[in-house]
Amino acid sequence: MSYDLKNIIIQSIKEIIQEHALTNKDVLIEIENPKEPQFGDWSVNTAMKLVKDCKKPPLEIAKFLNEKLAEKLKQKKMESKIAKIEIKSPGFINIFLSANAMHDVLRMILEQANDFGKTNLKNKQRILIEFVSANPTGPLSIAHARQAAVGESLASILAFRGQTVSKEYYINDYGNQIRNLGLSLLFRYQEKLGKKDIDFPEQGYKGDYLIELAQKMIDAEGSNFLNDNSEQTVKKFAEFAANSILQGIEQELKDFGVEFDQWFSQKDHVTNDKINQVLTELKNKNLIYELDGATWFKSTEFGDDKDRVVIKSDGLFTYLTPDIAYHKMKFDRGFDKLIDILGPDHHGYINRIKAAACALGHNKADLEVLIIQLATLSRAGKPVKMSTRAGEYITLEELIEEVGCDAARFFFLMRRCDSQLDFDLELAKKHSMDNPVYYVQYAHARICSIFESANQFKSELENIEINFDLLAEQECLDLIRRMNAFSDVLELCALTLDPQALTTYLRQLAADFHGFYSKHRVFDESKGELSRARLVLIGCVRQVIAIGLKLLGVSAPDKM
RNA sequence: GCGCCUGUAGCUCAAUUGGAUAGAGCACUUGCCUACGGAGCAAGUUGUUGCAGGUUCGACUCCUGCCAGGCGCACCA
Repeated sequence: MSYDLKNIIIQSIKEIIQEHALTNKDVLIEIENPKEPQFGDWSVNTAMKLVKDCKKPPLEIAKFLNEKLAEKLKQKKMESKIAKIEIKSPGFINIFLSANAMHDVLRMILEQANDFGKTNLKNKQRILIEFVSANPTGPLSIAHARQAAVGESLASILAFRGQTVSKEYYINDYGNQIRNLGLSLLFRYQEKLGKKDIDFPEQGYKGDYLIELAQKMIDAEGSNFLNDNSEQTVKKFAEFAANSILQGIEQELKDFGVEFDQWFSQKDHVTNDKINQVLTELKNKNLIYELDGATWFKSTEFGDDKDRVVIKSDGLFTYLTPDIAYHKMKFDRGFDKLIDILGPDHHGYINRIKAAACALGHNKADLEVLIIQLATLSRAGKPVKMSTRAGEYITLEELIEEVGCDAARFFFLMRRCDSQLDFDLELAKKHSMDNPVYYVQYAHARICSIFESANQFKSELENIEINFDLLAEQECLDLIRRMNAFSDVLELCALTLDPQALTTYLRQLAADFHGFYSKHRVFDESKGELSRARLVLIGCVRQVIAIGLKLLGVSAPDKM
């Protein structure tokens, strides 16, 4: 059993418009889920959109569409799926699904199980989503944690919605900041060995983690480098520090449930050859010029507000230059679409990197840059401040330890990405109803628990035929309607590139379930047929919650 | 000064990307435990959607101008 009634309706309306030449424009046919139940299960606003082209009042158009739609649905043998269609001012066509169609939702969930809500696209896009990509100069911050939560969940959702998705961490292991890291570690090393009259490097990293690493260096190398400040030694220390820190980052992310398909090292892959190639390509397109001893890229030709330096007057590349080469390599590796997830301190960077993508012959939309706004931590009403350089922060590791992985993942996804997020550590730790994570997980656990009780009658129950007609109460219909909207919610997430709508949805679904639960007893040995039907219903709810939580990267526990 | 993001109930936030009467949770008031998990449910109160215009059948949503907050404006990365 599988059909897409919504699509059939959209197609039918398209046909009607074409057959009766209502407009020559390409009108987008939308089917919405009205908030008010009195407006039906689905609502079509096409009549209002056709007012200008038809030069008739919207109500009249709606009536016409409605008549023709009824004929179409009959032709397509779908009339049994519709209970009634109403026309409402100013021109809405409100569709009420029949009980039969509602039951089909449950049948579909039973049949598709873990694949409910999944789509199989014929023309899959190959998407590369790059996120976190924190410099290996220190542990991950809360900002990275949010980027990780969003990136991982978004990748899951896009893959579930039929795209081919690859997750990548770009390791910025080359350049000045890595040298500073080496200098910092060398300082800590010499300091620890008791060397006096040395100054902490100007741009150095102050975190305690380098003091720990210095000890490891002493354990491994003794005091060999006590008086050795050569570039070679700095490099050695830098590599050691970067590798150790990167290992730590990888572990932290793993503990957070975030894993990458590729760890792409700048040092290893974005070679000078690659960078020079891309500069030559830009030069051949006449997009490179010299000024004041530096080499510039004409990014203004593609919407940037000023041109950008790609080779400084000292002969070194700017940060942008290898990044342009990196983005070219991503496209060359066969990806149709790139998604970069960055922190808010990078929004000034979007235009220039997009300009570069355009300059290399790609569409502006082929590179999507998402800015994830900061999450500010608060504990007992007091904000917790963070700064990497000053070395005082709460790391991702500490966050996981304090509130747990599930709460952290869910909280980071509760707000829209472009909105700042207030992360209340106390709330996230609470095991109570005002903690949304527990609220949703509790619904899942509660359903599991009911099945546990019903288990002893399993064989008897399974012999009873499912009578969907018994699921006629308002609370049942609300649940079914909600589950029927699951696919739309995922579509919205994929469209907005933001999992937030899914967190909101799951909270609503959980609320619908808790409401149903307290009003209707699910399992009762004396009412076999009713128990059977209700168990099927809540089984479906459990299924949808499980899929949703999985896409968010949050566990769906059987017991809590 | 320029650019990006934000501004919705006392607080934290929704609102299916332009839909119908702007909704949840917290807080406050009141009920509900001899039934499958009370980590729960039900009911009540809460609004000039920052302000002022504009676009249209319809605006929290889009456009313009203000106001407030955050972030960014390098030959740093």
